[in-house]
Amino acid sequence: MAKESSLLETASLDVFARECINIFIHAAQSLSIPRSIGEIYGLLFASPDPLPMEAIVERLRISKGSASQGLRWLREVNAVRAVYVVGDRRDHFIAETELRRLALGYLRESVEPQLSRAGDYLNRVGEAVPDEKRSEAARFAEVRFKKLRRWHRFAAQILPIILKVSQKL
Amino acid sequence: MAKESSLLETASLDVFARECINIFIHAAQSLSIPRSIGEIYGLLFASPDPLPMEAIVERLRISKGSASQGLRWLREVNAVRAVYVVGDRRDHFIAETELRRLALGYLRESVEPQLSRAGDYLNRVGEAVPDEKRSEAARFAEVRFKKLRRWHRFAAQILPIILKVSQKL
DNA sequence: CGGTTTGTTCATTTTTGATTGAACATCCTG
DNA sequence: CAGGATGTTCAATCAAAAATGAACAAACCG
Repeated sequence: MAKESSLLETASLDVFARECINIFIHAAQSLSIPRSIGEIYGLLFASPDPLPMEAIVERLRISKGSASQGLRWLREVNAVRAVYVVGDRRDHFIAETELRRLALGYLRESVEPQLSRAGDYLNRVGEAVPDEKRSEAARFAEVRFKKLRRWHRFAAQILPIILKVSQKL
Repeated sequence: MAKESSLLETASLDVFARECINIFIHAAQSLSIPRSIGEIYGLLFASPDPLPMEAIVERLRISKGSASQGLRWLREVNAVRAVYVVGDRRDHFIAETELRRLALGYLRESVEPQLSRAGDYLNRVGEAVPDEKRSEAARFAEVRFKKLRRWHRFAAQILPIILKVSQKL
């Protein structure tokens, strides 16, 4: 059980870490990501060295379950990476801070699936447009459907653009 | 009480309307906007003519309260507009379908405030960076703080760009 | 192996957020 | 201005999502 570096540092969080956590709690809220995930990322962002799950649980006072699930999600979107630490078989985590990677992961995991599902729903709308080209209603539906399709295409195109721009950071 | 145009059309929703509502229910979920707001917008989007609140309540089977609050929000972000209909003193609503306006309203009402609050939190982080330029920890905190500031600036700049691009639609 | 450490899963609880509906304003209109 | 129509507010209810923690699995090590 030779893993606690110091009794002092175990429980407490310095001001800088606290303020970073605060930032990412709010950022998470904006993106409607669970608060606990924001906390975890904030802690790792503020930490100069990799932290094992245990440290996260202790410092943030969250449950093992939350930490485990939160870390899993963060790894899935590439916001967090596990690194090897000599003499310790636990996983240790660090925050990924390259904006492009973060954006990429989030888009891939969270928005792309939705966009693709939207495509399916869009087809259903298309099939619901009445055939009779004469009727006022059918004409209107057709116009609206085309508008939806344009929006969808726009959304699909804007993502790569954002990534491109975020590259510069 | 001469406002119901037909008993038939009062209660039911045609396929096209239903599919549009479906689309916007899911779009709302993506943006973490309440489902009922998506429903309302979807209904109006699918409707060739302006609808009074009563029609929305009936067709979507939602409460007056939801409809009222939903419509208020939609008006605040300029996603919906009230138009005058002769011989009826009720407000009648139509969907705004210009993407630029929609995006503008949403950004102004929902993301801009968050971005500005983030600015405040960011300053707190800045004040939490230790002064001692010698210490490893202080140096690290400084680097991270700068990164946060860059991200914030980036977010603030990307919004106008998106609006610019959405103009083309 | 047997015991220990590490991490995950998932049924339950807690928290948060959305929806309802009844009470309350406001505004027409005869 | 009385009476109905229209719309808003808000306390109470309901539903969805997040957090918990105990039970479980896997990996490691002597």
